[in-house]
Amino acid sequence: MPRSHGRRAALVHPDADAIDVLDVLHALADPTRMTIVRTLRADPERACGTFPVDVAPSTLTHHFRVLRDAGVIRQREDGNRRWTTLRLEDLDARFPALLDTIVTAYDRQANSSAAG
Amino acid sequence: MPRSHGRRAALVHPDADAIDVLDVLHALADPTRMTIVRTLRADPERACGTFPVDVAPSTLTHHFRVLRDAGVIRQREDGNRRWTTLRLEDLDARFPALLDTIVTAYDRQANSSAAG
DNA sequence: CCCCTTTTTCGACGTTCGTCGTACAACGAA
DNA sequence: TTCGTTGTACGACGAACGTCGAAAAAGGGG
Repeated sequence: MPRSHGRRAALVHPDADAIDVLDVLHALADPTRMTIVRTLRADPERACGTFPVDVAPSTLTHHFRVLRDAGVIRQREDGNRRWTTLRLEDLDARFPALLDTIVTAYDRQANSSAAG
Repeated sequence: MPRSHGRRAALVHPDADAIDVLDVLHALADPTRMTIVRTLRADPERACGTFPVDVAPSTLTHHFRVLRDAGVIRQREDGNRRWTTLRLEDLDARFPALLDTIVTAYDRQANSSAAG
């Protein structure tokens, strides 16, 4: 019995109501995943291979799964590519200002480091 | 040569300017440590043994060290006890609204779970 | 001094994490 | 169909994590 469609197992995303803040914090507590999220805040939608991170493709897949399972990103398939977006509205509805505050904090830290 | 004073190795706290937001997120991404932080928001200062967590004393020591190393709490010695406080001002100066937003998100989640 | 309380240190255990290379599956184009 | 591109699945590896029990350190009180 073949899968109905989709690349492999269907992409699973938690319901907005089921997003766990501890999972979100854990997902964001990694520099590669933080870079993914910050990139997504600038560009609304990107294909997997276009993120400015320096890890192996299989590692990137792993990070996308962590973010997806935590409810931070949504991925949709389109032919050969997989497009990724931030679940900003879902996140904001459940945890107002959370993502914004965290990413802003990270940006602030990056700027203060750069400024010496 | 005995230690000058203090229980054992002196308590080390990172400078406010050196607090890393990724370390803070990691420190907060654990239910026991989140409970510690939430307890500290209600009570300004508490002794180690008085937190409503259900882990062994040595595990609690471990969690305090993670929070201390991340710059989330400050601990001071007083005779036989070790008093713990939140580094709210330092945290807020470096990452405005971060701790408050995260803890509020956690409270919100706890309430929504309780309400079913 | 001895004992009790508070908290730490150390070593151990199983689990999870971040990383990778290899193999492979799905799609588009030639 | 064959090839190249895109991205995944799987298995492996070392490191870090959360947990604990046993032992011990430091202080207070008798």
